[in-house]
Amino acid sequence: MASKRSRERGLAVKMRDVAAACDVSLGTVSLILNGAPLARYFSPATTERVKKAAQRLGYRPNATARSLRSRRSHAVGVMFFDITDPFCTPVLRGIESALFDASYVPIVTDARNEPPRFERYLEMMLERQVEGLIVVANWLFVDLAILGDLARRNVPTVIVGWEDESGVVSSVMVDNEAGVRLAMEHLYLLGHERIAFIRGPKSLIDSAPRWSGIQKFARGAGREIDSRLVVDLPDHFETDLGFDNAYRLTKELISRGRAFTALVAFDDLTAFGAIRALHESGIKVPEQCSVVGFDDVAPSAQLTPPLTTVRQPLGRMGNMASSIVMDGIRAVQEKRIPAVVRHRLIPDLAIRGSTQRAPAKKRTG
Amino acid sequence: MASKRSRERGLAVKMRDVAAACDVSLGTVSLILNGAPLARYFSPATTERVKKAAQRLGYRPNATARSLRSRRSHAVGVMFFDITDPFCTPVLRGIESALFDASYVPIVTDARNEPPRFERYLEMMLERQVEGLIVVANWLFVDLAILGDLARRNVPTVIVGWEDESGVVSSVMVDNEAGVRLAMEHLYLLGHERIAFIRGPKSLIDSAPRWSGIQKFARGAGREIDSRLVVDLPDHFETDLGFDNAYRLTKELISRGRAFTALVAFDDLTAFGAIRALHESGIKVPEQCSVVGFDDVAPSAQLTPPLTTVRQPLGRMGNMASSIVMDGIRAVQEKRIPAVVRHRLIPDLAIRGSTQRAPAKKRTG
DNA sequence: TTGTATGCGTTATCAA
DNA sequence: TTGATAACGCATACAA
Repeated sequence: MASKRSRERGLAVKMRDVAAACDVSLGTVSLILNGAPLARYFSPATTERVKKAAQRLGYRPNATARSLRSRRSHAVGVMFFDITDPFCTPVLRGIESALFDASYVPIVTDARNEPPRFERYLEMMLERQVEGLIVVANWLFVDLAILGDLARRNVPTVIVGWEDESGVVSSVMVDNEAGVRLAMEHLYLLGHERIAFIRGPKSLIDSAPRWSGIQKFARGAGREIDSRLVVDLPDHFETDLGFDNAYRLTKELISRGRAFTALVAFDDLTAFGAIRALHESGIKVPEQCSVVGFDDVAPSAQLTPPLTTVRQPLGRMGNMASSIVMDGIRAVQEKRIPAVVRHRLIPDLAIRGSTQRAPAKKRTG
Repeated sequence: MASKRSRERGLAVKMRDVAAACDVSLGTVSLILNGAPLARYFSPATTERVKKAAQRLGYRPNATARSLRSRRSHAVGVMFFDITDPFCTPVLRGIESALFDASYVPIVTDARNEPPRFERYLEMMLERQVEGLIVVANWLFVDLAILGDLARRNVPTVIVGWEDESGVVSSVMVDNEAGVRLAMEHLYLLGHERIAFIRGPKSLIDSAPRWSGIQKFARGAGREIDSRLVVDLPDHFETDLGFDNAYRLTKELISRGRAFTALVAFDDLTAFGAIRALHESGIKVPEQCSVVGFDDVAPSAQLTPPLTTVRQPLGRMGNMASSIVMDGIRAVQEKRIPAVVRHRLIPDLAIRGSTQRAPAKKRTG
């Protein structure tokens, strides 16, 4: 059989082959196989014949040729600033989910917090004619203006985890203030008064809003924040270091001798490091010190004790990002201007074993 | 400026435009911008002029057109059976690393352990003319024959985490037997005699080899495995359930009242569940019971106590997979038959806080 | 109801 | 040294 022979030789069968096999023209095959509107004028006989032949010959459309001709790549770029962050996987799944439904494919890249890599990848994606772009940003290492540029050049772009103040590119992010409010409220209700804080590094996007949210809420509740119970994660660009630094800082916090019955960590990884330090210093979690994190990454629930943490709807965020991009693509297609939408999702609190009622007042440090 | 106008309209500048701007022909531009061998015959003046113009106009090659013409997509498909598995991220990074160096781009897909999704994605990748394919397989949910088919059709394919017995598709995997040997040796040296085991689910690829490795090593060391200390994870297709089931099974193990001083978990997630159960039952890890895992996923080091576990060189595995595929692509390009290579990497043991010397003999359960 | 012809943006083979 | 020109595989406007 001809089909088999050509397949074995690695020569893909194309429309021309199908056309030849059915003794119809190339255009006919194209219309029929694509279910084009005009295809309904063909006789059922031809339609059948063509479809059968395509099947029999193992015809598979060449997406490259199709893209060139139709000017649609059916691909969207997905750029992670740092895919090592456990935050990313659920987001990716959310993205993939929506893209799959639309028969789009993600081109996934990982900038590793390196600006040159970011730029190179951006370039590669544009060369590949991605129809849209999703950037999962956690670090502040790059100037967003570049993306604005992009969004204006008919490549609908959305940022996950970072809100563009200039308002030219769409974004999906968690409401950090609402998140920390939940955490603080929870601790206050449990009777915690002396609360320690590990703040995020300045170069991480969420650091500032989370801290200001904490301050705002404390002020509103008429509570004081003891600055001697506040430590800062240093700037760095490696996910793993969050753990080590949190560990070190917590030790330092403890050594200050200032009592605290609860600790609010910048994120889950930080919380893990803090728990290790507390444990080593003989301070039991949660009996002597409650700990709360932020993110609810996968391992948080699997820790012993499981971590109470602010849960980001990561999958939904990814999904939304895809939807926004797909809407944008549709807009571009119809020669409309893609809308800039900014979603801020409200997180909830996963209350688990790492927090409990504050112990009777006494020193903990 | 013409360039600016066309960019704002979203009309990409192409070689033709550059050629027109320099008053040279299309071919000239192509040769020069691609640094083709023949380009060295052009006068330095022309060369400069063309390059400058391309720069000035913001020319960006259209990868789609290039692919169609050159029959090279510069893309490789990366299919995960279940990207939720923390095992995947480091592998992906390893893959990405090697691809980036070769200016290749990964098309990432997640089959979610669903055969139809797997097949659909496979189809999409082939339509997109991926030059190679990397499958990161942990579950046994699909027939590998499909991939063999592929490998023979000039799409170099490599499987990470699964060895194809029929020997038609390349693979990279960890030496499971060597891994469990390290774990067992470690425990024996620490004086553990009564060891409990949580075996992996049958549908997970690594389950069988790990268990047979344990048996082999125990036999070789003249030790007995107490079948009353062995439990099996049920089959399921969700990563999270590993934790819950391990938790439940460990409780059951404890309730059997049969003493053990160490527990070998199928993998890290399983170990997390076991630790939770032990802890809740008042059995201290590692004082009363040592626990060892397998994989060394990111959170393992951040647990308290940190998990002793067999470390898979995940990044290197991903990297290797990419290299194999790239070699294969080169082979296809040169009309050679891509070699089938099978790598089995030796893991090492990350000895951390979850294991220690066996306590003096007494009941633990 | 079906066929023909042109072009998508490149690369590559000819001539000149 | 450079310029025409023909593919690559497909979609589509226009003919027939």
